[in-house]
Amino acid sequence: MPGSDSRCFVRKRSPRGSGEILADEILQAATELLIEQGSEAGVSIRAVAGRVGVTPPAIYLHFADKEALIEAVCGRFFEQFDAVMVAAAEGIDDLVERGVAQGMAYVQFAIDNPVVFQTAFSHPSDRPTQTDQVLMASAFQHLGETVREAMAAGLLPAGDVTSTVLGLWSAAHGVADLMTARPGLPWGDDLSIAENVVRAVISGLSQETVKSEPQRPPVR
Amino acid sequence: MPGSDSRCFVRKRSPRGSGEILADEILQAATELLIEQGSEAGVSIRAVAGRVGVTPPAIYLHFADKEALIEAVCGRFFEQFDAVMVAAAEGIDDLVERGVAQGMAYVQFAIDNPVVFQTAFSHPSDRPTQTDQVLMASAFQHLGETVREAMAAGLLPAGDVTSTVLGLWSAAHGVADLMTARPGLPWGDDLSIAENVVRAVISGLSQETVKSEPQRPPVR
DNA sequence: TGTACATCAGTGAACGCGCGTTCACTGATGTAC
DNA sequence: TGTACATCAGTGAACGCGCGTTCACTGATGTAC
Repeated sequence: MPGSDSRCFVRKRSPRGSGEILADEILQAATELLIEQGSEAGVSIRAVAGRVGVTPPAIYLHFADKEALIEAVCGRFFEQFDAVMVAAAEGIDDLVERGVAQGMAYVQFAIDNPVVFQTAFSHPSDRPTQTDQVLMASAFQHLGETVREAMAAGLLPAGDVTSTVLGLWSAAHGVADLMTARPGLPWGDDLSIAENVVRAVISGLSQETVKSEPQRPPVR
Repeated sequence: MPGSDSRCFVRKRSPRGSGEILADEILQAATELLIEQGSEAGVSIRAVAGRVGVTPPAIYLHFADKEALIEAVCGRFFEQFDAVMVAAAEGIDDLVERGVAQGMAYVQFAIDNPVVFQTAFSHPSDRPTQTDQVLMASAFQHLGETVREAMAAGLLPAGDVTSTVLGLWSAAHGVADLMTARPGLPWGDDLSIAENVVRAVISGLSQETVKSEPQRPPVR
């Protein structure tokens, strides 16, 4: 009796070496479910399996446990996030405009994927947290290049690159997070507030010297 | 046999009119549990009751359901948050410094209460969301006064107060959220990055005119 | 001052549920001879 | 070309658990007479 089966459809068995196809489908199903349910709490192994058309134990052939599955969803999100940031910077020579473009891409991507954005950043990642820091570092690095170039060109005062990157990132992140967590606030129809903030922090930082950081070690 | 009782201790029965005392204790226990467990998922009615020294059904004498309890925890957090922001502004005449102080108080309070901060902002608040918007509006209003005064004094260009407040708020929120969600990033030992961002956005906004917002309705 | 009674804060036991995960298994696929 | 067999992706049934919530109840407290 097919009515007692929670699967949306019955999946044909995969041929031998094609385990990754199902892994991808599981990841996709989990992501969709996360978006539909609005939070991690609504994503169960059973529901994911049902959506893929497979029984729950089959999930464990591809992911160690539920935690690993959710982490993989977040990992894939961060990969896409990084790709979008890289693409946003491409072909923009003006360093200020490049920075603005990267910041706005950050905000736009968050708005396009609010639930996954919130989940990915909320997820504390109890395990040795490679996903976390490694993928952070990649987004980090692309902003870092822009900052380094801007310092070299004298557009930003020479100083600690890391601190400056964190500052720019924080500003873009703040708009992205608040807009996605509290969409009911009066943000207006466009991203003009976001752009104001991003431009303001870039222009403000360009006039500040970075304080209380080792700007340059004393010559020995 | 007291060993089979999950309560930490046995509470004496309250006298007639003193329902609010227990309500307060429940709220406090739920908050502590939230902090210890690290997320809303670790807060169960049973655990809260056990910590207060009461049986689970007693919780329902004071809160309609679990959702209402969590919402009350968040509500109390926002109240405290607001009070801290107000206190931070007190006695500072210089408007820029007052804005900086408010922004830094925001960041500091988040760092002091990372779990509740994250929970309160993540919580979508399915219900008609009074807690949400009303308490937002109060924090909003206090930053708003500073902005209005700054515009009147010519420190900020005249423009839409709401947009400017959202911009400042976003900047402080970004540092607060990223620092609490990703404490492993190289933030350094102090709040200098946070202060740089807050100062940068204030100084940056003071040189921007707010775009694409009705700056002032045409005189009729 | 003493007694009967209404109130209502809190109890004890139970409900049904959906969850993550396990384990012995099945049966189509691909391979070796 | 045909047959026996090893592989392994996926199944079916079940596990134990903790959860939110309910309901009839108890018994100390305060009040009316």
